[in-house]
Amino acid sequence: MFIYKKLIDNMKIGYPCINKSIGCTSNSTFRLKSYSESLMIEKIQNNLNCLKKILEFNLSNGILFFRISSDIIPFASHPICTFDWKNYFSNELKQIGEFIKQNNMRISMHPDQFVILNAKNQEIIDKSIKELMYHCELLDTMELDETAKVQIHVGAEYGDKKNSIIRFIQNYQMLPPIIKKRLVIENDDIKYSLKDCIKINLETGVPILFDVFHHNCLNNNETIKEAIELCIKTWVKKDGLLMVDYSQQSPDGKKGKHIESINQLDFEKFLIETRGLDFDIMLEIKDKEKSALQALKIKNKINLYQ
DNA sequence: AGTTGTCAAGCTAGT
DNA sequence: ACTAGCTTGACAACT
Repeated sequence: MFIYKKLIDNMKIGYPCINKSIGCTSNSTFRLKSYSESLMIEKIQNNLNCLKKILEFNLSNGILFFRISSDIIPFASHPICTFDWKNYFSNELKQIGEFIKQNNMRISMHPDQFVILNAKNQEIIDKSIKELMYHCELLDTMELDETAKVQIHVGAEYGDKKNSIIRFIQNYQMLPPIIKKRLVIENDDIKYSLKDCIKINLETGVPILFDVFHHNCLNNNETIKEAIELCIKTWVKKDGLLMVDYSQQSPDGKKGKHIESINQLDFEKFLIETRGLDFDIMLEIKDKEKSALQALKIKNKINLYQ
């Protein structure tokens, strides 16, 4: 019993990108047409100020896991951006990183669907690598260790999963170390299941971030517990704990649509089912920190009564 | 001030 | 061949 308590207490719970209660956004951007260096500076400054506020809010509420928005540096990987944001904001980024480390917080990032490492078109691969470089350089400039991860999906299928997986593996192997040390892949809900991700892991060693909701949509009959056990094996010590994305089906939406607010009973069941396994949870639920706070309460309740 | 069309990027399924 | 949806907010142009 003591061991269970210790393990579940290690668990960090968080939410992605947006805080709905403090009245600022850390993903303010602009139209490409209105690009200028001064606008760039203004937006980044605004985004970093807000990120600090969000992290402070999180800390005072016990939320120790957060996904930083890819928009925090707008157009960072676009050819139009020649602005040296790393250098210009290095002190500020370092400071935020220091705050994160001092308070034992965890960070992830999630570039969007345009990052296709297994694309057939070399230009798309090149752009994808640029985008990954931006994410990794941001985390490096913040001086965060390798437990801060950048998660992507395996990518496209082009009606030929076997060769698309082979292309992923080949392209992964050519990535620079700065990306490799942070990149993790996530099982998706339509194409690449956990089983597919494991195939890739065996060839590359890339850790697998487990998405509970996606697994419920697409799986090979592994239970959630079995699946998490499999994923944990793909993370080594320097990677930190397994990251798990958690969401639930929206009752009024199409299959795959995320729920508006957490179903507390289902979440409690999930925690009990996986009790004893060590991981951090990112709640991909639309009301953001509100559900994260509820999840935290449920976690604490389970700790109390076990 | 409020409303609404549109936004860097790609793939996929559906028309 | 073409477009909406992904997932969604928020910019920016228009009333």
